[in-house]
Amino acid sequence: MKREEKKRETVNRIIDAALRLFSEKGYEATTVAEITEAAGVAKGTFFNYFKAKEELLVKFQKALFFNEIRILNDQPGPYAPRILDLVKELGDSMNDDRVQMRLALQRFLATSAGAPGGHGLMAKAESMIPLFERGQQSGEFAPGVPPAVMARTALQIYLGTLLSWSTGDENDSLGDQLVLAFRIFLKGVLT
Amino acid sequence: MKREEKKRETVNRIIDAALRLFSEKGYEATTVAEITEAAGVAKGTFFNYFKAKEELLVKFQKALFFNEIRILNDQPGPYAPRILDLVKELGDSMNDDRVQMRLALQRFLATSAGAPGGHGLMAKAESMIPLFERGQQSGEFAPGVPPAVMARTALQIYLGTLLSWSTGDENDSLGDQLVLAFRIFLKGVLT
Amino acid sequence: MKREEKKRETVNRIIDAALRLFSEKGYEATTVAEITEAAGVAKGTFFNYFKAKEELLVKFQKALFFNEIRILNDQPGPYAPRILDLVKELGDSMNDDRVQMRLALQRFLATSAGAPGGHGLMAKAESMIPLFERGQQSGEFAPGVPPAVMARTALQIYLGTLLSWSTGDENDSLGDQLVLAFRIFLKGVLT
Amino acid sequence: MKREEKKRETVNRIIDAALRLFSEKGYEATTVAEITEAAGVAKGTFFNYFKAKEELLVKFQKALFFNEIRILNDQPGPYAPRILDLVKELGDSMNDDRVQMRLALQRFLATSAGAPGGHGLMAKAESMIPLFERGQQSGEFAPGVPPAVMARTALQIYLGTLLSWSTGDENDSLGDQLVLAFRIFLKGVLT
DNA sequence: TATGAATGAGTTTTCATTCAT
DNA sequence: CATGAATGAAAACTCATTCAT
Repeated sequence: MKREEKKRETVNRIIDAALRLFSEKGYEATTVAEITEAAGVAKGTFFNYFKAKEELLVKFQKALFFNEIRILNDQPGPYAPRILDLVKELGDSMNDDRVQMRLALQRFLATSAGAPGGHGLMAKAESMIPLFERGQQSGEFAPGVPPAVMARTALQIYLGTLLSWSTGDENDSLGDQLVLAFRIFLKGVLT
Repeated sequence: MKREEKKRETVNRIIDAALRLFSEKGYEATTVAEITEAAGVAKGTFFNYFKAKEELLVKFQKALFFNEIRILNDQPGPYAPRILDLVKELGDSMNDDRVQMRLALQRFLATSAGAPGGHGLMAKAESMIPLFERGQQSGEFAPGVPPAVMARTALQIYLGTLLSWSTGDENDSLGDQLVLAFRIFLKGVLT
Repeated sequence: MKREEKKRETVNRIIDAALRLFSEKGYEATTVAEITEAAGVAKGTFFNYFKAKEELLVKFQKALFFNEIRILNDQPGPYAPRILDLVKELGDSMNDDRVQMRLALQRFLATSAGAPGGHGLMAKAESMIPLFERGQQSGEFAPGVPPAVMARTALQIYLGTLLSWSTGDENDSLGDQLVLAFRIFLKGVLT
Repeated sequence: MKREEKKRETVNRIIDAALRLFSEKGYEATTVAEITEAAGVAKGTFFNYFKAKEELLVKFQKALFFNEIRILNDQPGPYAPRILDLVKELGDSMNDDRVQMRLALQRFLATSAGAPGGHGLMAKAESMIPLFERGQQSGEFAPGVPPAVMARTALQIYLGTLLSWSTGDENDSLGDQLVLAFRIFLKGVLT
């Protein structure tokens, strides 16, 4: 028992230190020595738990941004309250991982280029278009704005809020910030 | 004459290659050898123009995000069309620097932490609060939303659009995207 | 225990190799690769113990030449036997550091120029003048030679012996050589 | 005429700059760029006059130390005045080349080791032994000191004076310094 | 299992040298 | 000839990773 706890404790200390340093200085600029020093263990200990430095990254590569947007598509409107619920839920689920979010955004920016044939963002936006189309047809959303623009703008607001929140250091809640931003957005697109 | 031109050409080739590689793989992950190979010059040539690899970064550290937001504060309303004009202008001015924008966002994320006493983003948002306050007092903006929330949301939309645009590869215009997003935002906050 | 010993052993091997190579080829002409190869360790090991090649130099910058000449000044004559004792002692104390001496002389020559306001040598000579003055007043030293000349000549003999000894490879003793040379010197200045 | 003069002038400027820098920082630590900059010419100009940086060194490798000691051996005594004359002459002949002397000593120290089978110094000393032997037999030099010790001490005084003088910056004459030092030496070995 | 000394491939940086202008 | 931009071999230095203790 004691043994197991100690091990987990050590792993956690390493992960925490790595996460913080990665998000502060970037993955490449952070050395294993820095991580282990910050974690208070020897350099070799790192490799007892991770085969390579890169393995740590995988641990942090959750599908952090867009967990369950698709659920919105499966049901009929009205969508506005459901969107608010969703972003609130998404935000709350990520609320403890500010540094992890910053790291994820860094990695996203550092790898999004060179990916030929369109990257994840536009695909995400496109997947939301049907929702706004149906909302428009049902009279919930204003007819003047193309659904594709609505979808893309929603995505931009979402990302901008993540970015802003992840680089802040106040005790604000990501869920709340998302709700406030999306209330304005929804007022802008509702009829 | 010819000599000078060749020189400038060489520097430009190095800068272009570096900028592209930095934004694609990140600064640290890009080696000088890769840069010079991409630029079609010898490794040593790099150091004829830059004392160190890091010196290149400085070249790319323009105040890329927020050039002239403050101009909005100096004049009386209505603000909505002026905001649209401003973001259009900002977007158009940065329209040729997609990779530079991506790099700037990377650096911003990689250095925004650890900066004690609040970083630039929140300060930026706060500097816009008076504008929305006055717009609210003059009846242009809806009374239900706190000016601070409006300001922060505007910033989030702005950043989110930069992020989305900088990672895309279509021939879309940043200015146009900003205008579309801010039209929705303004509809959401106007009375 | 064993660990510590090995470590010290490694450092010593590096230092010895470096010292020898530096004194044979000069500091600049010696590469870290040569040092580590001569020491039988990997290149990286060098930098585990020294932040930079230059740091090694500091290790060798003992005040090798003139440790305690001033002790002669504090007591009354006769000085001749005390001078012999001193140079013998000085020579014996440096007897194991032939290469280090050669290196020190190299560095001295390579840095003694450009030092504005007179360098260490003349100051050293001047510090010995009072000794010869007092020796002259007490009748121990011949009156015909200015004390400043005696002091400077003593210094020259001292340096010349160091130089000659440091570049030789016989099993001769520095202390003995100094004594032999200074006996002649003293015979030349005694009344 | 003008052309020839200009060329010689350029070469001289390069040589002077190189000599000064070499003696101040050592040969290896001095770059061609530094030399040409100090000489006020372009880097390429250097290689119009010297095939390689190393070629400059050859220019400075005069047999600076011991030009004509052997002349002393060919004639009968008394030697004392002739020794004084010789060192005076030697000193005067080198009096304009303080930096060159410093450089020569540097090179001597940096190359004297590793030379198997005895280096030049001891050979030089040995070549003077017969002189002191004959001087002893003729009653000129004291019988108590072995001729080999006399020879070596003379050499040490000679070298020490060169070293001291070459690192000084006063307007003293090398010839005079040698004479003063050797007067004391001779008093120490004369009967 | 924890440690940290040793390793060496890979990176940055220097600089003598070449050569087109 | 003078120039200085370009070159690339060689040097200094970094750091993930291994492994004996």
